[in-house]
Amino acid sequence: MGGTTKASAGVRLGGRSARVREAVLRAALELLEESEVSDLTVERLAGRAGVNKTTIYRRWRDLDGLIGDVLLQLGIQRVPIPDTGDFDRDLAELAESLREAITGQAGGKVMTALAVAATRSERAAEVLRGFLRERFKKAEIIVTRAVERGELPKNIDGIAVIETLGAPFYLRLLVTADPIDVTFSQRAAAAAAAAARAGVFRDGAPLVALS
Amino acid sequence: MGGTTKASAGVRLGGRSARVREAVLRAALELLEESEVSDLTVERLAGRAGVNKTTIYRRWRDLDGLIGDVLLQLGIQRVPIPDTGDFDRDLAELAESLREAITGQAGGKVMTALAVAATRSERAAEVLRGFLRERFKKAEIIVTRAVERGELPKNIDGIAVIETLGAPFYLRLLVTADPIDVTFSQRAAAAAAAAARAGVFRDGAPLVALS
Amino acid sequence: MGGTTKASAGVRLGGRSARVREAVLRAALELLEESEVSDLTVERLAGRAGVNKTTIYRRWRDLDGLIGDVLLQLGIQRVPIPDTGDFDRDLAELAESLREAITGQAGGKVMTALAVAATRSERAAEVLRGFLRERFKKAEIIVTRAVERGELPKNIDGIAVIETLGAPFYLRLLVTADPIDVTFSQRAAAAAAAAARAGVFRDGAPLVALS
Amino acid sequence: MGGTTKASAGVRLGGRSARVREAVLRAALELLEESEVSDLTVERLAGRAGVNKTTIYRRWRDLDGLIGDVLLQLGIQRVPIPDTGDFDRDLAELAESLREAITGQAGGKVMTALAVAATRSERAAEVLRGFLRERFKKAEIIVTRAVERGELPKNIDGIAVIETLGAPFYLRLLVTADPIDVTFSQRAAAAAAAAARAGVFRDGAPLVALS
DNA sequence: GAATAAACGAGACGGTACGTCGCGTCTTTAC
DNA sequence: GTAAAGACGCGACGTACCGTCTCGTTTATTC
Repeated sequence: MGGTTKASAGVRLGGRSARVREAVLRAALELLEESEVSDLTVERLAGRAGVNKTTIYRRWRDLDGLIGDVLLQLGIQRVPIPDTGDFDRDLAELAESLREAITGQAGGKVMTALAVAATRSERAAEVLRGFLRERFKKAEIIVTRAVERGELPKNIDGIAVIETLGAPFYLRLLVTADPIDVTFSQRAAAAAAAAARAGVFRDGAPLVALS
Repeated sequence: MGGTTKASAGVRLGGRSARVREAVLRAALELLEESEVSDLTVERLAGRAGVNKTTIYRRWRDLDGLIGDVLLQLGIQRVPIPDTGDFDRDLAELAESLREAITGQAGGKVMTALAVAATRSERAAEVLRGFLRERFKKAEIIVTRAVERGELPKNIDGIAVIETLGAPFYLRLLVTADPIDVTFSQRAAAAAAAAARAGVFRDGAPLVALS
Repeated sequence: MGGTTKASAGVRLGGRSARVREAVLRAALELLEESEVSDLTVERLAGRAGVNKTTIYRRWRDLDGLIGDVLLQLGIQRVPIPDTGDFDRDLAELAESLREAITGQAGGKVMTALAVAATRSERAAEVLRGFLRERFKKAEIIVTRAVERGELPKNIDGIAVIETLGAPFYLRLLVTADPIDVTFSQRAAAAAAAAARAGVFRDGAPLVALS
Repeated sequence: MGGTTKASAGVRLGGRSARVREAVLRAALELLEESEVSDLTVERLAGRAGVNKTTIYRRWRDLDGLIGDVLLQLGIQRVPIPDTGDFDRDLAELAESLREAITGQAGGKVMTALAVAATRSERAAEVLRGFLRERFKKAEIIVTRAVERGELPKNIDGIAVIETLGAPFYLRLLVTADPIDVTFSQRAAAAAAAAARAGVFRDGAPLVALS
């Protein structure tokens, strides 16, 4: 492995820890881009990051925690909540950026990796759920604003709208593997919008009476 | 091993092999019901089924294949495609039976296990996708009939309707872990219905123009 | 590494387990002969034996157990208890074979390795002690016979005689690292003999009164 | 390495350094007294001494060196070479103080720890051997005096006498784990004395002729 | 009903990865 | 500027699970 002996000049730029952290996260992204989700092992990761296995365990108790971090880091850079003044358009743009996030090589893989990890580790599950919850919460404002503009009925469950919009993406990502293209993305947005307009997500919406 | 159950007198249809196969599949279901998805290991499974590890590998090549079989077996018993004469009601009942399938202890776990397996094994992925595809295809007739009855516009993508209905279930199962209760299930059905009625799934439905 | 694919012809000589066991024990001896005691690691050992690390752990719970086995195997081949009819000569020959056992490359190293292991593992300690106890016990007969011949006083603690003879070897092996040559070995034998003759090891031998 | 041996009253040599040194050595003794030899790790030691790990490495390069120092410090306080005017009694008292040193909780453990360390580190081995050599050398005078008094034949190898006396202690400490009590200790002394009197350790003592 | 082929039981093995421990070095921070 | 704090590289540990292999034993089918 030969240590970090690079230090091309006398650079020595402070914060080894930060450097290591960064290197590992970047390596994780690279590995996910290049290979299968199941190929993301701690050992390979360490090798790729030029870091020792133990270091990874010291910093992130386990792989699950690390993947969570990768996701969070990815998430930070991509939270454009549209505000175009038009509900349909807002949803359409939201769907589009979700599509891009999931479609961009790493994006979907990270999500998948975390979903798999959540299967084994409660911590990973918590990170995953927290991430989604926050994302949905943030997007909820799109609905709120539409309500304020009178585009939607009041007492509407904004989170449910966003969930309806997002769900098809995750189905294709995690189960179906069908392509997630713009047409698909826009249809998901349109469906959520139509349902919202139809009042499906109102708090006391009447349901079909089952037997 | 399990009782001899060798069935009525002269039948003789495949003796031991069938018995073993059944024992293993049942054991898999039991294990999934009782414990975490990640606890379903070949060794535990063999122990539970009272069968040797090698036997499992002989029959199913690998664990992924086995899980696929478990799913298929589960699926066989539960494909009630409603035909009530009413589109909304059909979707509502479909959603309800999907809810039951996913909510019943084993159901969701099998799905999850297979989704995880699909991550590692192309074979598992193929089984998973094939299963969903078939299920969706079968349910498509609900839409077809609604179109014939004039409840829905023509040229509608039936599969997409079903996909929209089902997606939220998988989101909650695989990612969010939010409860999948009747209210949720009915809302998913209503949303799909509303979107279908609004013409979102027509073949040439106009999309919002993105920048 | 590549497995035991040797099987030069269709030989297929039964007993893989036995073969593996033998390969590992031999490899352990080789490693001890060639390198330092502290270089005997499970990983290196596995590599040398052409066996997988896991296999070693499966067979011998830990390295300590294995070293014990190595010792026992060595011990089996070297238990010549002399019976020359002469006490001094018996001890002299015993000392000589002890010298050879300890001096032969592997011999001393195995002993040392086990002594070190005994520090960490009660099991190793037990093996080590049991080995010595048995060895001493076996040699005790030399004293018994000498007593019967009238060469030594009665009521003598035979084990103590052997212990006195052996002790200097272990001191040099484990602590002092001084050479263990024939002169040394013979002096140890002579000392034990002299002390025995002087009645030091009689059951009720008078001791010097301290303070 | 070499102890600071500050000694005479007002010297005041080194303030904090000396304190740290002392704290670490004391902590090492405490740890050895309380727990197993293999539990003496640098980290635990640092924690116990209230000192940083790095500090230990700065002062002692490695753990082996430190253990050596602990031994030396222990040794300093316990070197009473008896001079009673009687050979047997001198040996008896020597044996007794050796017994006490080895039996006192820390004593044997330190010795054992160093013996283990000597296995890995040539430095530790050197310290260990040096320690023993010096101790034996110091005790040699007992023999010298006995020769001068005419109690023993001339040309006798004093060191060998002491070695013979000490060896059984180390055998029991490092290998056998049999109890080291006063009876045992006195027998060791008596054996060495008897052998010495018998002329076993004379320079040209005749040996039994081996085939 | 005996012979033969297929499936199974038992269990060791190679292999990959895991997560941990301890040593000794090196950086960063704080005094 | 020096020492404490602590992250890191490194090597090894012992474990879990995967899927393979061999050999001997049942079981089912075939003659």
